[in-house]
Amino acid sequence: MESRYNPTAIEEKWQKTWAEQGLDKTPTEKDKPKFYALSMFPYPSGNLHMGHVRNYTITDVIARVYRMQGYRVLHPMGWDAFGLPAENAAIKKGIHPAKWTYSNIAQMRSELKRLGLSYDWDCELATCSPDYYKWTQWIFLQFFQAGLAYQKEAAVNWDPVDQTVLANEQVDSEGRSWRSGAIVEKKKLRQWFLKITDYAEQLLQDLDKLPGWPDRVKSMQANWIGKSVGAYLEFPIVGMDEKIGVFTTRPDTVFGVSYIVLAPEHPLTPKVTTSDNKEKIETFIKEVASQSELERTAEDKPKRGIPTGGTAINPFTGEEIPIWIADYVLYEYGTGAVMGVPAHDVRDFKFATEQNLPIKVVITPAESAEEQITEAYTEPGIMINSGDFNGMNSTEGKQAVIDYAEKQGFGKARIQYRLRDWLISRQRYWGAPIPVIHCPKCGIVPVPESELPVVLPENVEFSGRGPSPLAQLGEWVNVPCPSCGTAAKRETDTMDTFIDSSWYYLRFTDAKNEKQVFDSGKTNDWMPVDQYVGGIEHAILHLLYSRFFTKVLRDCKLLNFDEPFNRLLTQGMVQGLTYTNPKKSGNAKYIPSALVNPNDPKDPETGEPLEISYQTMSKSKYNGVAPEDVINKYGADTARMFILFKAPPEKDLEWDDADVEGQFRFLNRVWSLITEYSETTPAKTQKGELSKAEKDLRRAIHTAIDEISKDLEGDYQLNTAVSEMMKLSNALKDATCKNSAVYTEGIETLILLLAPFAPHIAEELWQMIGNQESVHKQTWPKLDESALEVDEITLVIQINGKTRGTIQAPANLDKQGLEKYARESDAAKRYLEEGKEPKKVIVVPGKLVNFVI
RNA sequence: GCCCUUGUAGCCCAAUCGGAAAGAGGCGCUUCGCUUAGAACGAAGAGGUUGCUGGUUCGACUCCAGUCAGGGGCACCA
Repeated sequence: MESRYNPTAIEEKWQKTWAEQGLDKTPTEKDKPKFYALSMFPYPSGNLHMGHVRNYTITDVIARVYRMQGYRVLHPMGWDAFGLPAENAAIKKGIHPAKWTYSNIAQMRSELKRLGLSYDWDCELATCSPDYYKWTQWIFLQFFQAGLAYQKEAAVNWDPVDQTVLANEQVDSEGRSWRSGAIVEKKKLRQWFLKITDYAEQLLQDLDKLPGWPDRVKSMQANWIGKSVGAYLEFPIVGMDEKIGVFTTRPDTVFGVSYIVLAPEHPLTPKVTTSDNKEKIETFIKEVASQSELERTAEDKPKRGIPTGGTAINPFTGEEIPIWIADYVLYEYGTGAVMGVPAHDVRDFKFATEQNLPIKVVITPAESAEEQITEAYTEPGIMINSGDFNGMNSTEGKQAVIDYAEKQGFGKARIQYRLRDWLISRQRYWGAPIPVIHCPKCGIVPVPESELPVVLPENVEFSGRGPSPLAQLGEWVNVPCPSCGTAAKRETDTMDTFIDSSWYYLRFTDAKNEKQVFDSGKTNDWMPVDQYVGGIEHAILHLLYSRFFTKVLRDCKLLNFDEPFNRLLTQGMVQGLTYTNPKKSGNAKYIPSALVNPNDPKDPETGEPLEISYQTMSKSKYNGVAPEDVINKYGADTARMFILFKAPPEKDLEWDDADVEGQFRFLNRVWSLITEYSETTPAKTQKGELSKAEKDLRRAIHTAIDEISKDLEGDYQLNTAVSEMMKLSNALKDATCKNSAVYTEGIETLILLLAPFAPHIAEELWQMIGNQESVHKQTWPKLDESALEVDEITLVIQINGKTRGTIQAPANLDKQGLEKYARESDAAKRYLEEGKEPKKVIVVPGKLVNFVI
């Protein structure tokens, strides 16, 4: 008998045994309800970090609990294996991206296995493998055939560091690349796009079908989609046949338009410009073009604009109004032109005041009707100076104006989204080639399905300069057109890696299928993912793209559901103790903890005092803790328990060695509790009535079952679940009936409850108390409601809501009985004057009786 | 500016439908036991204006309004 808890030995032993037994294989029989538990798959960067450990441990607990609760569980793992770091490694170190990637995968796979995660490794996939990207390309062709993939020339985000273009979602609000952190540049290039905007409304509406998603994520997506409801109105240009179309959310203010503003890049700009303004306008356009997006949209910047000399007509009033151009009007949004209503729009007011343009009030608050205003009035009100619409409530006026415009043929209702189409082409090597051929005669020709995959050539030079390595490979690029045989060229751009990850969760349901992208029967059976777990950083990116893919593939009749992820848990970051020297700047301010005395933190170089904080673990901050080190010292079970216990899953978690130690101590206490038990011979069956001690212990056992089961429903309060186990463990230790069958029930229950959280020690202890079959094949402990019952309750006696005493009362009394009982208490008698009835009596069964006097 | 989210003991975190005089669990701290001593282990204990103000209620950590502070998203988006 092993007397001391030795995690390394038992973890290795059980991992080996479980693998041999195929314990974690996905069940094939359909007689149980399904449960699909999924973690966001990692990029194989080299080593596992604590963020991964947290993510995968949470999902693993959920998967294991559902197995014990009688579900057939799919719990797969794979690799988001295309991407720039592999290519950068090739440039720097001369290692081929494939070699670098697969060796990282091998390393990380072995680290995952040491954590005791219950994956079915038979479903493993890597997006960089031709077996997988064949189908990525196939899906691209479905999009292409549905008219959802197209090429266009556009001003796109160019990352000067990674030497490739980026999608809008991949640039943050400061204008930086999500990956390289470089400020992106605008470049005009011909690129591939996916028409995500066709699905904008569905992507927005269907957020309501996701009650199991955090509000935060849903609101971020809704913000990103950015729906606004309004009108499209056309203003004829004086002396020309053309019209200027504008989008407005305030058609009710159209009588207050005193000018029109075009974006400088607007194609009508040169046309409306009069000859005497030509030079000034051209200079202005150049100035604006030289500014970065960031400069141009900076807040508190004066609005710059100049008149073109052109004039338009307000079709509602017949008035002639000047046409201007200004830098605050963005060509990419709406129609690239706005109507200026200074009286009722903050920006227009500022612009008109600065440029001395007329301000005409057309909406007024119900009470006062001032025509002189000092700031824009943007609230609803009563329409004035608006012809036939005068006196109308402006909210109703919106529709009335739209109806009128539609009847007259110069406008209509319109919904505008902020969301833009998804730019998916990348000028890099390590991605799935876009499977099309450019033929001088036929144009863009898709690669026939039978020729998929378009395989990445292997003998490639990585210089890091110039065009994509693929574009330099003549023998690969030059091919005959599949349609007419003319000499043609392959597309040399590869796909955004977010395409790879937009459908991997579907492939897991049929990962080895060589004939199809997946068997819809299998996929529709397992999908949607019941619980998805991953980082908040994908709130928009991956999660929005995946929702889009699901809807498109549903419309291709491959899927029969609308949303891919039923419930979403976004786990918090893992933060490490960080020492910073406030006198230093940049990365130099971070001081490695190995060089710091924790009791007196000083800069080892300068002796300056250091600041202590918790920040997300990263190499550059020297605040990381390697999972390997923790496992070597305490074992995977302790690492798992600590991570689950220290904070609720969605909150940030501060890594603290002392708390890790605390979890190790807890597992040690459980260990000694159960080794002691295993050396005794307690009663197997209960004889006769339970004693008070037995009843109390049994209540503790079933309270733990009840609480932990509730903690695992829906919102996964794994931290409190762990604390309930500690309570049960404490109750068992203090129990005075250790040779009773109830004690045996308690020991068994504790091991079963612990099994999903700390799978190795639970298995070891389960076998130690004489079981043969794996603890992970047992069913989840069943709650016996009757065990929670008590004979007597403590009843609180309140007077006017204040506690004035407590009494013991039989548990089975109804409201009237409780009140009667309470009236006879000393506390009540003291306060209730004889013969005087209280105004009101409130009885909360099981809790209190409150007399209001 | 708009939206989401969080404020409870020195620290991390609990607290069911609104129900005791706020406490499950862990860390840390204090005292005691064990020990040559320490660690480990065991036992006991201290610690609070639930960010603030007001409201609803018999009763508010919990609901409402406002406000302050932290975290996050969107933003000259017409």
